[in-house]
Amino acid sequence: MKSSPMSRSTLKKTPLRPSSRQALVAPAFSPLYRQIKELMVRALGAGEWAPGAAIPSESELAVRFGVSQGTVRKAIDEMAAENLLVRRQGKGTFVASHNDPRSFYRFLRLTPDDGKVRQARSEPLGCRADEADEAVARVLQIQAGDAVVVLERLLRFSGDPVVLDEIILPADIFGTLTLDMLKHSDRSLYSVFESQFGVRMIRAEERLRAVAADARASSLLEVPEGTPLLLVERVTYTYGDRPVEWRRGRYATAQYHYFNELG
Amino acid sequence: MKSSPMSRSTLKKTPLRPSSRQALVAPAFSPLYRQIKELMVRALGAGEWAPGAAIPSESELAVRFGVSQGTVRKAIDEMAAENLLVRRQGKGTFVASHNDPRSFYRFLRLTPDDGKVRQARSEPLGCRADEADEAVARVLQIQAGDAVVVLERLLRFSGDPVVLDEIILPADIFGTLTLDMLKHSDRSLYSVFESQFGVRMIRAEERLRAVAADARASSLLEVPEGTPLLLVERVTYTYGDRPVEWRRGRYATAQYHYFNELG
DNA sequence: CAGTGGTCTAGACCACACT
DNA sequence: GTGTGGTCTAGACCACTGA
Repeated sequence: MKSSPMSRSTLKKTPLRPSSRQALVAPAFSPLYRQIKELMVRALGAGEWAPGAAIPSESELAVRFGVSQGTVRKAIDEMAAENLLVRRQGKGTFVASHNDPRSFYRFLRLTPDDGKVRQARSEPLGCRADEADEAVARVLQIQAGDAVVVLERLLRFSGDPVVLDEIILPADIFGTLTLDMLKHSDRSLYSVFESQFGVRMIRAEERLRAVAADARASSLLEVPEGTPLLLVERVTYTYGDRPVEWRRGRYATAQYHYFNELG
Repeated sequence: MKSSPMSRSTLKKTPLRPSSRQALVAPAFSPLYRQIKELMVRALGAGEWAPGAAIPSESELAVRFGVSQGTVRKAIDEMAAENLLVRRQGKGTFVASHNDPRSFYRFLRLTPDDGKVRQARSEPLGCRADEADEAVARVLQIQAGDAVVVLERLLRFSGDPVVLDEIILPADIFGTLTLDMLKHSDRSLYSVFESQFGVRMIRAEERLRAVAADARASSLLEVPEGTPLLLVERVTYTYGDRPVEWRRGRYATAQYHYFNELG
């Protein structure tokens, strides 16, 4: 069959086309590959394909969605660009996972000034139940007063304390989190979250400022009180842009810096 | 002509294929579209297409390079993703430019806490000739002792001083820069650099730390001495990954923050 | 209207990984 | 060898812009 107008209407899904023109101010025309992408993201969110596992091959998906392989490919291209999937030539396409050593500290932008790689070690300090205040509720899109879990931890690079994190998590997902689950794990937090709670962190937003070290930060990071610290507030999102973590980190930047590339 | 082995050898450029297999440890196989991209980047660097101007249409380029339109498209796709080009449906593909109001402060990540947009105004303070010390020379890939231009400027948001920048530029490009060229310009620095010196800033790397305000920063940013400030060191690159600017900015982050998205 | 980029398809072949 | 993703082509049609 040559490409013809018919091929469009023989699609199993008959995806919405902008034929009903000028619907609204924002008609939100969506090309086929983007609709396929949405279906696949939904499948990911629903857990149809587990983190680390291979998804079906491009040709299988093409059959399943009733489109050509090229269209599936474009959908996967975008998802790979967003770090939702990882392509491996000759092997297949895999669901990205924080269990993959290559992305253990994917969101950590702190780098030693001398560039030498160092072993990162997470030292959990405390884990308590609390209620969300106004600010937390707004960020996590829950109600003020809702139960949350507050986790404190220290991140060390080859022994030196460098990052003090306060991590706030909604209890409806992370309510059963305990210090013990983190104490003897040499994996990253997100790796544990993914395995134990089935929540995959997809993307994050960080807001940075400079602040003075308070008493607690000063003692834990082993710097004089008042030392300028980098305050990094992070909101982390899972599938469907749902915020599932609010993190406030204090970075000691005497021998480390926050690295960022601007494109 | 159906796609056949012949179509490969009828290419005008007969681009290098990895047929001579296993050349070295890093054979650096380069697909056609990437070779096309390299040719186009070189054309951009050589000034064949000026910033803001339209490049030839995809089909013209396909003829010129002796490849299919789809291959040119893939090359342009990558360049658009790197902000080298801007596609505009129905109009053409254009060379990205800092003169475009949409990218006036493309590399400035500072955002007001309340989210309200503010008018940014650059106030040049000084401009002097100097010699590169060891550190500057290393970053700008020039020789220690080479001539540089040092520019100081204050960035205000609706009147409030927020960023104090010290900007170091190689004199072989920017030797003729004067305060007057900046004094009465309401455009961004990079916009001036592009128009006056023909240097387009492509990408940048930033390294952030927290430091205490020294006397000068304190007086210009109108904060007490010792106030924690965000120190942002930026190296900016033009075509061919050539570093052409080293900038050291001190950001007052009482009502503003540095925003970063992690993908 | 013609010209541009944007989408979609179908098919061929290449590179890579496993068995 | 078989199956996967990766590249390249050719052609059709859609959507947008501006004359």
